[in-house]
Amino acid sequence: MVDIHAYTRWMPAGLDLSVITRTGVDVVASHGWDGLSTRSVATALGVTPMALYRYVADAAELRDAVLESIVAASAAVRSTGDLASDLADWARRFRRDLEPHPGVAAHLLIAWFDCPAALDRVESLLALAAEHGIEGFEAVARTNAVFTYVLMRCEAERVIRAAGVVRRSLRDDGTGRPRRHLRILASHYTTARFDAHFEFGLRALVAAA
Amino acid sequence: MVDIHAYTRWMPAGLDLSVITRTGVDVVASHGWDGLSTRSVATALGVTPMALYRYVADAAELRDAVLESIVAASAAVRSTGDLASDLADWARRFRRDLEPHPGVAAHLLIAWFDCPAALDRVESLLALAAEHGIEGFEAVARTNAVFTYVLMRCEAERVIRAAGVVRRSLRDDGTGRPRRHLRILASHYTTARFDAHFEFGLRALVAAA
DNA sequence: ACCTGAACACCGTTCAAGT
DNA sequence: ACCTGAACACCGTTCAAGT
Repeated sequence: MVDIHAYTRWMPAGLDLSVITRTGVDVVASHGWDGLSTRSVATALGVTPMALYRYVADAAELRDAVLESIVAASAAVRSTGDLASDLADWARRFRRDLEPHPGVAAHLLIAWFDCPAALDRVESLLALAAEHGIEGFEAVARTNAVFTYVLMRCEAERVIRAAGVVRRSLRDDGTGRPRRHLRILASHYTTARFDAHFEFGLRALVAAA
Repeated sequence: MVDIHAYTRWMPAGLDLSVITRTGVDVVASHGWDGLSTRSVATALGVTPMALYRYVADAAELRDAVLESIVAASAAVRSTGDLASDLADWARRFRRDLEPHPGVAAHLLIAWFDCPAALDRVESLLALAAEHGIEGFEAVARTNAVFTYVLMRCEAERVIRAAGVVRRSLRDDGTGRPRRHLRILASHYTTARFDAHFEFGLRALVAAA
């Protein structure tokens, strides 16, 4: 018996949360965090925007899932017994993993406390500090400094890359104010030698911690 | 001689950059940073969105002008000779001044290096550190810790206020992971006792600096 | 010189309908 | 059960037109 309806029966597109999330990650990789939307993901999947609403409650939930996926795939904290080098090692790998996903660092800066995978990394950094007798708010302040350093560098580097020009404002923004102390920072945000400057700041940071 | 044309002559709306910027600041105060747009400002002014384009190049320039205006009106750094108390004093006043403008702290977190008024405050903090013999990247790291602490607290407090609920994720987000080190932080982001927790973290931070 | 209006390409989302 | 389509309220912006 041939089921005649089998030929005419409507076929589902085969969506599910993991497919949607993976597509979202791809969209971020190619169009940046701000390019992530219900419509852009739907287009990439070849479906109507509304098709996604069966798997995610709204655009915010879609973004959360994509963010979680990207951060979960990023570097985990490793412990070798040397605090400074462990922190620096993680920071380098974390930066490298965020780089292919422009804009994610900036978003993480204001949303890390809502991202489980980010909390895992902060927790691991705190555990690392605890191994060396650093506890309480001092540990929070120190690990947070490393964590936000990576995020801010990533975002600053993205902005500079996108603008294609040296940041004018850190040097002289036309206000006439010299800001001589900021010159230290300026060289670290205004040139294309990203890796060297990242290293310089990182070392100063983990040496203090 | 009565100029007959005076009665029929078309009247300009009397726009200029400062009026637009002030209106933009009001819009942010009442609808938050994300509520700021060319259309929302134009509506508040009773003009067409396109009327603004004679005074600002695009939406980004409008946002920059509004941000600059808000930060320029915020607390300036004061020096009394006591580094820890000067840092804490500025942090408290800065937080108080950002609070009426929801979302500005979060945006500042990723855009402070493009905001002259923010750079002025960072420069002043660096100068403060220099007065006490703290120079170079160590000064940058320490003052940045205080600066970003205020911004992150403001944003976290805004999110909690907006959600109207205790942040679930810092405690237990359903992943089953205990994250015992993060419990320290949790109490600082999950209750409504904003002022007390802000003080606790701030003191730990400036004591280290 | 200064502002309007229509139009276009986006965005999220609701609701009714289709298979 | 799963997806589409039309519709609505937003967003930025271009371009031509009005006074």
